[in-house]
Amino acid sequence: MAMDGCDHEGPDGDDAPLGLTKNERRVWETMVGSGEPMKAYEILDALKGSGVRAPMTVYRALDGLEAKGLIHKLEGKNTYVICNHSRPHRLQVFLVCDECPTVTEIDVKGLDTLLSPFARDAGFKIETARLEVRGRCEGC
Amino acid sequence: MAMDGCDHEGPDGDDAPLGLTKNERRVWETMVGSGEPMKAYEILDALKGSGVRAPMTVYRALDGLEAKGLIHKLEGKNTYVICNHSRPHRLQVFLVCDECPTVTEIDVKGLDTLLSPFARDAGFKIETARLEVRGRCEGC
DNA sequence: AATCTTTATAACATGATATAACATCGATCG
DNA sequence: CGATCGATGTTATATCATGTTATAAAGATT
Repeated sequence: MAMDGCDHEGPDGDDAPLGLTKNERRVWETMVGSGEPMKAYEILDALKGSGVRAPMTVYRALDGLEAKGLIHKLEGKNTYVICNHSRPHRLQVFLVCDECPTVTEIDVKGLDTLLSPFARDAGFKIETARLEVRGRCEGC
Repeated sequence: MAMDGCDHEGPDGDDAPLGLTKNERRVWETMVGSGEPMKAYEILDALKGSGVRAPMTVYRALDGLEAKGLIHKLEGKNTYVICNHSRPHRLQVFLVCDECPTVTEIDVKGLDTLLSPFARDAGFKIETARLEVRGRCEGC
């Protein structure tokens, strides 16, 4: 319950969220416009025309967006994706296609419940979790 | 260091990154495809078509895979074998401490079963999956 | 022993990803 | 005012994976 904020109301509209800094908004809009997971340096390239010149600018914005729960990082591919859920959640599940750039975030009900006892047995206190599933998506 | 049992304790103290690099993945898939122990230069030959040209590339990937507990070297024959690939696909679960470098791999029974229907509903065919749980380990 | 083949590393260069360190700017508040 | 704070800009560098060339080390063969 605490870990499960996956409402799945679909893409919550494309209007930029409030409370973003200038650079966060630029990065967020770039990512939304792309529609696919993006690498930090791809975002940087896309923003070169808007006067963004340094990696730092992008990474800081990505940090901010992630802290606000608006994006997630996919460690497996070093890419960043828009989070299409309506409020921050600590448990994320991604279906990552090996054949194409498609990444789908899904809600796996019961994952928290399944996981908790194993973590407890190991004396581990869960803060967040991210499950990256790799394989082939529907279209591939 | 354990000789030949599949201990599967996560990398301890040595902070090997989780997940596979591109070359590790290529080597891993070659070995899975073969189904038999392979020699380094056999793997190299098999990957010549994918643009792998140098022994170093293979040996580095083998080192990485071994550090992650995914393969073992058979010293007697200078061959490398997949470790613990009994399941059709592999689900790894890591408990990653945010306070210290400790990473523990655990076995979450039922994860596969829980996950499969969700993937099937999305038309997704699972190959591998990796769950990174972040939080505080027992000692922290 | 000398040589050849197979197995494995050393050493260096490049590219991709990410951060450190410090300077600047603008707003807000006492 | 000036002090402080968050955001931004700027430069330099760290880190990780890979590519590339050459060579070391170990066994087998002659």
